[in-house]
Amino acid sequence: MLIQTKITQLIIAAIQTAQTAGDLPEFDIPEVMVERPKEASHGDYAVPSALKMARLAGMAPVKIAEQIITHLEKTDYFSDVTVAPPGFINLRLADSWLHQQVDQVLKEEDTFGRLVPLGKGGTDKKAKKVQVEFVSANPTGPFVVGSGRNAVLGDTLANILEVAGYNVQREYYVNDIGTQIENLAKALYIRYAQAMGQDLPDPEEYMGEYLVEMGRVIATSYGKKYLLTDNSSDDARRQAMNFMRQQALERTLETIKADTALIRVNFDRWFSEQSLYEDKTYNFVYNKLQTKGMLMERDGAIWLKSGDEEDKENVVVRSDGRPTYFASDIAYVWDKLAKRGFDWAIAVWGADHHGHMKRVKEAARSLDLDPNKFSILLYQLVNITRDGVPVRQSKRAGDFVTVREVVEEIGVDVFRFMLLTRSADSAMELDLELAKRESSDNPIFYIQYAHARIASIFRKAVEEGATMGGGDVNLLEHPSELALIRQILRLPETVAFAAENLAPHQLTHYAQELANAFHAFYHECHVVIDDDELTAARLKLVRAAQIALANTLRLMGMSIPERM
RNA sequence: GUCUCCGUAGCUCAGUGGAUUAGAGCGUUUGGUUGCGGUCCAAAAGGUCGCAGGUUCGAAUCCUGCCGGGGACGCCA
Repeated sequence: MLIQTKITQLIIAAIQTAQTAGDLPEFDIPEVMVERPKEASHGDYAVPSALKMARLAGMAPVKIAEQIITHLEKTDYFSDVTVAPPGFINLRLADSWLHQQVDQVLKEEDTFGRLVPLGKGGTDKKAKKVQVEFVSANPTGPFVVGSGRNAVLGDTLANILEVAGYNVQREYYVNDIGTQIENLAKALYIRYAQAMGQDLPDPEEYMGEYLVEMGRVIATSYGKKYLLTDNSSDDARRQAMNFMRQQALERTLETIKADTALIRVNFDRWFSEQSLYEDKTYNFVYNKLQTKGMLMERDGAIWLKSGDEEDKENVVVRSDGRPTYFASDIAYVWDKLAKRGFDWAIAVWGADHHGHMKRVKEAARSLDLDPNKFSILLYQLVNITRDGVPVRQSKRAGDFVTVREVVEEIGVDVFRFMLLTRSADSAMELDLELAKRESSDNPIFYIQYAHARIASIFRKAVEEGATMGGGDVNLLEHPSELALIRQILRLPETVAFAAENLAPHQLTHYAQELANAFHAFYHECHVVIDDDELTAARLKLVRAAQIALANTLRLMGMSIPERM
C-alpha cells in the first residue's frame, strides 16, 4: 500500500475516534491531503487537514491537529508525529521501518514499483482494461519527429499504466481511407508514370523523395501493367488507383512499423479505419444517432447536432455521400468502449487536434457512452530547428525530419529521454545540432551511469568474496544511506501519480533524483570494506537502488547498462 | 474574434488537490574525490514565478482582466 494511502486512513480514523470521544465536534471530514514538505526538517509527509477543518470544527487549527495526533493509532511507520504552526501534522518515517523496506525491495525485484501485485500467470485477469491509442499518424509518409513525441509519451504512459495495475492494450489507428490516402495514391501514380518515362508534372502533395523511390520500385516490378493512357477504361483507372493506394499503404506502414520498433515502441494492434465500415460498426452507430434524432441534413450533407449550445454542428457525411473522418472517429469510440468493452480508452493527440476533442466527447455522450471513459493526452507540438533555424514539418509538402535520421545521430535513449522529459502540455523545441552536440551530457547518462556503477560494485564484491547474504539492514544508519532508501521508496508513488495524471514525464525527474541520491551515497560511504557485516548491509542497499533504477529505466523504455 | 496551451535563475525546464524559507540540470565561480569507474561529490552566485487586480489564515499554483508566444477554429486527418 502507498504510504500516502496509509496516512490518509490513519488520519481519518483518528478524526473519527476523536469525534466519538467528544474531543472534536461532529462534521463531515473533508478530503485528506498528504503532502511532501519541501523542507526536510518538517518530516517526510505533512497533512494540512487541521487547517482545512478549522472553520467546520470552530476550533484553532493547532488544537485540532493535537487532537488528531492524540487519537492516532500507533504504527511502526513513523518515529515522529508532531504539530507545527499554523496547524500542520508532520510525520517522519522511522529508520527501523525504512530499513525493513530494503529487504522488501530485494524481495519484489522486478515488480518493485508495481501498485497491484500480479497473479500467478503474470497477468491480472480482474484488472481493468485500458487501451492506449497513440501515434496513429496518417500512413502517408515516413515516421517523423513530431509523431516521435507522441510515440514516446504513449508508450511510456502504457508502461506506467501496466505497472499501476491495468491490463493495457496498445493500438495504432490506421487512417487507411479518406481524402489524404486518395491524394497519396494519385501522387504515387504520378511517380510511377514518371519512372516509366511519362512526362507528368510533379504531384502537388506528398512531394517527398520516398514516393519517387516507391514509384521506381513499382515500375521495375510491374512494368507498364498499371500505366494509363487516354484510352484507358474507367475500370482500368480504378484498378490502377486501387493498386497505388494499396501499395502506398503497405509500404508506408512497413516503414512506420520498422521505425516505431526502432525506438522500442510496439503495438498490440494496428486498427484499420476502413474496417469500421466493412464490419458495419459505422452503420450501426449512424442508425443509433439517427434514431436519437441527432442527425440533420443541410446543403446536401449530414450534420451531427451538438448538445452544447456553444458548439456548432459538424459534418458526418459529405454532400457527395462519403463519411468524414469525424464519422469514423464516432464509430471508433463506440468500437472501443461499447464493442470491445474497454474500461478506459486513452488517446494521445497532438495539440493541432485540440478542437476535435470536444466534438468526439459530445458524440460519445450522444451515443450514451460515458465520456469520462475516454481521455485524451494532448501534447503540444515539437518545433524542429537546426542551429536555431526552423525546419518545416510537412509530409504533404514533402519536407520533414524522420525519427530514423535523428536516432541515428543521437541514439534511442537520448531521443526518448529528450522527448519524455518535458511535460506534454508545454511546447518544445528540438534543435538537431544542439541535440547532437549535447547528447553526451544528457541526464540520461547520469542515470545509466548510476546503474552501471552499482554493477561495478558487485563485480568488485565478487572479486573480494563479499556477498550480501545475511546482511543486517539495520546497520544502514548513515544519513546518505537513509536518504537513498527514502528516494528508492518514492517509485511507487511516482508511478501512481504519473498514471493518475497521465504525466509520464514525472519518471525522468524521479530517475534523476534517484541517481543523485545514489551518487551522493557512493561518495560518502564505501560499500566493499573490511567490515563484512556492514559490507553485506550496504550491498543490499545498492542492490535495492539498482532495482529501482532498472525498473524506472525499463518503464521509460531505455537501456539498462551493466557497463558504459 | 472565439477556444486552448505556455510565460518560473543566463539557458532548457520541474514544481501534485493552495501550505512553513521557490527547485533541478546545463553554464559560471570555488573546493573535494582520482584505490567500489572522475560520465562523480559538495558549496556559492543567480528569480519582484509575464503584468494588474480578486478570493483566502496562506497563491507560482484558484478566479478575472491585460500583455507576449505556440496551436486550433475545413464537407483535411
